[in-house]
Amino acid sequence: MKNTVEKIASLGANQKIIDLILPLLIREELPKGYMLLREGRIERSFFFLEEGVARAFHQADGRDVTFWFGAEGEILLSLKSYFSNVPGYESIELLEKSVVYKIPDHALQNLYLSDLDMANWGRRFAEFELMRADKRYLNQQFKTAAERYEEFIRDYPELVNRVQLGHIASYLGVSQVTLSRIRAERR
Amino acid sequence: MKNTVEKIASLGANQKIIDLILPLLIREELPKGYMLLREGRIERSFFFLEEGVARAFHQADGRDVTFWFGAEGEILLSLKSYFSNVPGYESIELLEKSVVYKIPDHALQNLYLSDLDMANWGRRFAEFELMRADKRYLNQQFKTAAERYEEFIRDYPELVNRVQLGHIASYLGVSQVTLSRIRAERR
DNA sequence: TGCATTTTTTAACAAATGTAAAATTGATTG
DNA sequence: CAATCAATTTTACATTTGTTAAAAAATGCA
Repeated sequence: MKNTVEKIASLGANQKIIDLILPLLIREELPKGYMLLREGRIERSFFFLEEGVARAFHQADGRDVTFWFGAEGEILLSLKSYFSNVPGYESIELLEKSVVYKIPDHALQNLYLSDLDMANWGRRFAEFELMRADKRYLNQQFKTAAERYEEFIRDYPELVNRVQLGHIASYLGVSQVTLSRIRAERR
Repeated sequence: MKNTVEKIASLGANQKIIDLILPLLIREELPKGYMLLREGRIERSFFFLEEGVARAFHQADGRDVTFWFGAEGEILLSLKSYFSNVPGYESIELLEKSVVYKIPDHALQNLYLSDLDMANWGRRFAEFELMRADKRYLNQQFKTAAERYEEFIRDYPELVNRVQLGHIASYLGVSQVTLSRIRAERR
């Protein structure tokens, strides 16, 4: 469970925190295409993606827009569900055969409310994701689709060949046709 | 300081937390156009906007894109600076004569590291902003500019007439000309 | 290996949005 | 109140991107 432990540690955890979290984890091996979380439900679980690739997406009027990718070491959850106990807006799909470590229900929440270091760990997790969400938004506003594609390749080099084009296109906010045109330009 | 206290309380604070935060606050009255935070600097202050309106924006190649608005009761800070101690990417400008309450340096951080309730308060703040950032991003991807404008009017009814059009346009991710066209359609 | 299915690319056209510049409206002040 | 400045709207045109459909390439499986 190397990736999971590294992720926990990267959010500023000491050994004590790792020892608090590890006993909560339940290992699950899941197939490609598995829907880990579904939008519209209250999803109370929290996952570490130990191996595999996942995308978070949202559906409306027939369209399906990916707005988040995670590879090994990422944390997967339904933000609104987990933070506010209301139905979430995102589904999370595993794009490869994956191994996850699950923390069921709100076991973490209980730790947050009783342990200072855990509360600060949870704070840092939310802060990091917030910076990431903000950066993604600014990219969307400032950069052309071609530039965003270049940055995607830089930020997620492993994913370019593991994820199908339509998902990357919707993540970048363009149609698949446009992304194909961008790739053609590069050659 | 009604708006500030309400904001603190809305993030799940009890009276103890309010009593911890209030003594840190320094009141400042600032003129329209004042730059509260500047991108590229390490900005270690944290503000409550008691009265007035502010926008966060980022500049690059001559363009200036607003990506956040705050009215009375909002918290203003440079995310990356505050969370990670590196130069931030956002500037915050006051769009009206404003009153803010400032917490200098990292006084809050110290509380986070020593008080469980404060750490959870900080966690909830980041979590709420994260949900908000995520929603903003999904709006950008899913809705037409006209729909985003309708939603803006619903979410920030007070701001429509207090903020100039160019800022709203850039917040919505369209040119000012396009926003003018959208407004013409509505009549 | 070869067939079927899925994914990606290309083409043609339509629609939406940006840019630049002019016209209009509104606000401020001497 | 007129004059000036700032903000918003409108116009004309160019460019980008989306949509739909077909072709090509890649993948999976019998």
